[in-house]
Amino acid sequence: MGEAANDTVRLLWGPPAKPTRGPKPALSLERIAAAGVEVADTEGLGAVSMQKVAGLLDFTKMSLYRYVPGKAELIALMVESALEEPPAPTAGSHWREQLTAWAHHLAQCFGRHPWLLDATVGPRVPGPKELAWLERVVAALDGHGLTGAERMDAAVLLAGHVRGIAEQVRATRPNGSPEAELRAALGTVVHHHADRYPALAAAMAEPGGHDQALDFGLARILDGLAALISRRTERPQAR
Amino acid sequence: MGEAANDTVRLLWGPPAKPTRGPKPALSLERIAAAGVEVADTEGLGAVSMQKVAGLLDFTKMSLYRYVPGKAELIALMVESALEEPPAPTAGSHWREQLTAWAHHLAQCFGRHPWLLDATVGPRVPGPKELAWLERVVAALDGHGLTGAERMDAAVLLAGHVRGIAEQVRATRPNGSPEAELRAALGTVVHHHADRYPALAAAMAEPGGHDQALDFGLARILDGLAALISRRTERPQAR
DNA sequence: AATAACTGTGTCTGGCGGACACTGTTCGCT
DNA sequence: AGCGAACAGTGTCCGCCAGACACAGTTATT
Repeated sequence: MGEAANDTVRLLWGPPAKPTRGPKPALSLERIAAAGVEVADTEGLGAVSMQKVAGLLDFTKMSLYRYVPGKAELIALMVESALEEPPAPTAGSHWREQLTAWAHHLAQCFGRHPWLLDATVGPRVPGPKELAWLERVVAALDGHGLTGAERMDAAVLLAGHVRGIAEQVRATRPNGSPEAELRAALGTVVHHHADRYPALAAAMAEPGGHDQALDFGLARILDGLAALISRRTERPQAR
Repeated sequence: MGEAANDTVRLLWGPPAKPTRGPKPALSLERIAAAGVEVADTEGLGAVSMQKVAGLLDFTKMSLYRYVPGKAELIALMVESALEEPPAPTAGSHWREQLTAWAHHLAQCFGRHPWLLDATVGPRVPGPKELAWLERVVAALDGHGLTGAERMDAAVLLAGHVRGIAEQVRATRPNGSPEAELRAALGTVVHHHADRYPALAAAMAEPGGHDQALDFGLARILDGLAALISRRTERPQAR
């Protein structure tokens, strides 16, 4: 497994290609990753298998192993392929606007590729794009009196929030699909056990959809960050 | 799959047992779930298979299917088995203390069973204990001028943060294991591409470990919630 | 032209989730 | 008391999966 990390690093960060002797490769990492993304988009990450991806490209499963050391690396490539570039910082905009745009774009990305939620659990090597997203948050918070660790922590905080919301959205998404049953089942269960979950039952009984969960949490986080920043900039060395 | 949701609801919420005719069952859902938890704790969620769990109990894999409709339901049971009861609210304590304790306990839980992070992705039916955790947050925020949807959103926000931190902790945990390589690889990669990720490189170059990521994010979130609450209680109807 | 490196394929193994038929056990009913 | 239904555990089977390996065809270097 220690070698696998190096393989992944080489795939994600290494040179794009190397001219060699034998016959020219008929495939490319990009095409393979795109095929994997297509499978995952339509049938979910669980449906991504070597043979299915290979079949989509009219190749045998084993040919993929000439390009990719294993399935984990294939999924890492898929993540990098599906991730968009983080939004460029609008010149001179406030950090708050930058982070708001960042969060919305990331949420959109998760919405387009729900399987990203499954693919980005567990220890893994981040790719260039994934790191670029992180970079944007840290950069937006530069020069406001936060330490490096604090800037990183803020990034993790924001990313975690967007992730959590994306998962909630996915679990309750389409109205005609089985996921709707889960939501209905949850409602009836809570209502049926209202004695054990009084606060929950009360909260769910109130009208008003929670379509603003992303913005609600985002506003709280940014308020909290603003409070810290203003504390730091008022008394710069009062740590 | 629509039936699977009902099966899971029945397993998690239904009556504990029902006396029937045939021979007495030699197993129980509790024992099966505990065996599954043991496998997942020691070898990870990926190592949980029907035969492995059955083997741990000295049974055949097929006997498990007499108790559990499928693997998904087994994992749902494992989650409910591994989750501890949420901390009881200390009488008269501030909501902020309650939520702080809640977050720390949940983080501890994730630390004890890292596979919970893998097992709780994707749409699923929450069990009684999982719902109890949610209930605690909503209850702690009761009576402070927040709407029901806002209380739920706050719960999702907190849970997402703890989750995100738990994932980061797991990815960087033991120093002698392959995960440490990932962290080292990340460091060298960022350092090697410092031109593309200047803010990241600068932040990582600063001293100071980020062992307080949980508390940092928690403090920001609670500050943000406090600001909202004070706004609401000052002018109760100023929505 | 010869050789070495490389690509794509076919075959094989071990493990997985799960369907199904089967034997043996135990309880409720007559 | 005994019969039959319902149930527990097992063995066998299928399809799918990731991946190891040997092999044939192709191409650039020598």
